[in-house]
Amino acid sequence: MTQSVNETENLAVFTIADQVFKKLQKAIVEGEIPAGSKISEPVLAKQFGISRGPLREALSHLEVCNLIERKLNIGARVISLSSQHLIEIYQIRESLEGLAAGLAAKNMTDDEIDELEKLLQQHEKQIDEDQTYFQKEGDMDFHFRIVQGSKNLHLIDMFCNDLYHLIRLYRYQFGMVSKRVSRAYLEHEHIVDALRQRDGELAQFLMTKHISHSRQNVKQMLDEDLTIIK
Amino acid sequence: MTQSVNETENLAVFTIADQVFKKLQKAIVEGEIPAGSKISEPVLAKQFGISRGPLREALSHLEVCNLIERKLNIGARVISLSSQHLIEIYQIRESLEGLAAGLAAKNMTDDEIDELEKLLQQHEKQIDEDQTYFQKEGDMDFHFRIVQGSKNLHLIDMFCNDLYHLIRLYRYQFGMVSKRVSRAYLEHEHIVDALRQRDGELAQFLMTKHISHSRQNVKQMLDEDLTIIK
DNA sequence: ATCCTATAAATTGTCAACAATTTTGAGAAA
DNA sequence: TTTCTCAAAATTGTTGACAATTTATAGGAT
Repeated sequence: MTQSVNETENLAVFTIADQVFKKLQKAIVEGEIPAGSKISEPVLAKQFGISRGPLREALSHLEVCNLIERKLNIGARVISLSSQHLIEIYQIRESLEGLAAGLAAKNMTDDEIDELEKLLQQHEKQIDEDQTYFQKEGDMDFHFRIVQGSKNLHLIDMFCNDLYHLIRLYRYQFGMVSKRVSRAYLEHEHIVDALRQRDGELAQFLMTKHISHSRQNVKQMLDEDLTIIK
Repeated sequence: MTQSVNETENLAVFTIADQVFKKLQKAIVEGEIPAGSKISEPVLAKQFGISRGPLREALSHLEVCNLIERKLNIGARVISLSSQHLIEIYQIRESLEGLAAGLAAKNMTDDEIDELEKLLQQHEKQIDEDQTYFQKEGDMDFHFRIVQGSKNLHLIDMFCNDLYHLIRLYRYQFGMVSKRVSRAYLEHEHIVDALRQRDGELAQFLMTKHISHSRQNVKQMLDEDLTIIK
């Protein structure tokens, strides 16, 4: 989908630090580098075939994005998301994505809403075929598009650089498969309806509620897991 | 107010990159390095008496915080906040600080609320003496404390690392002196009352409204300025 | 005089080596 | 055996130099 302009000439359009940042971000989010594990600069530098300079810039960026924690003279570790932290993120999502939905009702184009509806129809099919798809990427696609639809660049930036990856990280880490797939799907439909009607207040309310339900669901599952351990 | 543990031994507790980041952050926010101006790595490195390695880490951090913009092989410039961007930030504040106030009603200690009230009383005095104080730092102090009172660490992090400094930057850049000092003060009082009553919904509502008023005020002033120019 | 070109200077991106701190591990004392 | 000490190894923080790209400048063509 993303067009690559120069395919023959491998003209560098990104700094090494940027490229490595993205690779590490993906590796951490998808659990390839396990949570809590130590990050060794010499090892990684050798692995990527680069020097430690750009690598450290990438690590610095990852730190700001809350994907790793660094201590002076000791080094970096991949974060391990606590259930407390997860709840905090969901609270923020309720607020921020509620705002996004409200703005999207005003600012999304009709075409964008059409696209969103198509996405939902795809999800509907995939739910029948494979119950797990919804959680994995489809759900986030939906939320992603609405945030983009808000047209609030700073909001989009906050979501894309921080929250989005943390949520994905959590999903990979906890490997959850929610039982509320069909209900969530319905909620998504209602949100799109509100967008169609250009009813910002309703869209905001529904989105906030929707994420609140997710949060309660997550909390319940976390609590169950904890009681099992005990 | 902040206690320095080791005063005799100047033990390094921060990396050079961190120290320089903070200095540059302050310099940019307070307009010492003007908006839109180019940032020269050799010049800054010489100025701080450091090499370009840590400096680049600091710049990388500033970029993530939206205080500078970097282009590959070209360099970094201090951002110049557009009125559009400012409105976007205010929208986010309404949402996020509303959430913060709601949480603070539950999570702030009685002592913290007392402190907040003392702060307000100080402001009341200073409004009489010096009408401008309120805008400068006092107002942000108030908002800062409520965000802290939410006890949502991720929310606090988002506010402190990003929004807080952008708001301060705007105030320095636009050098605004609002006419709604006394009204804002009243609104602050009402918010504290809601916190006292532990009424989260009310606190959230009042805070959202409060910032919405600020936004409208800001928008109006920006529009006036623009028409003058035209 | 204006515009283009080519060379020089300066700036950014990257690297490899050095300094400082932490971690490891072997040997001695209890 | 356990614990402590101290030197060796490894890791992080920092630096100065090199490579690649951009910007500035001087000279010539129109």
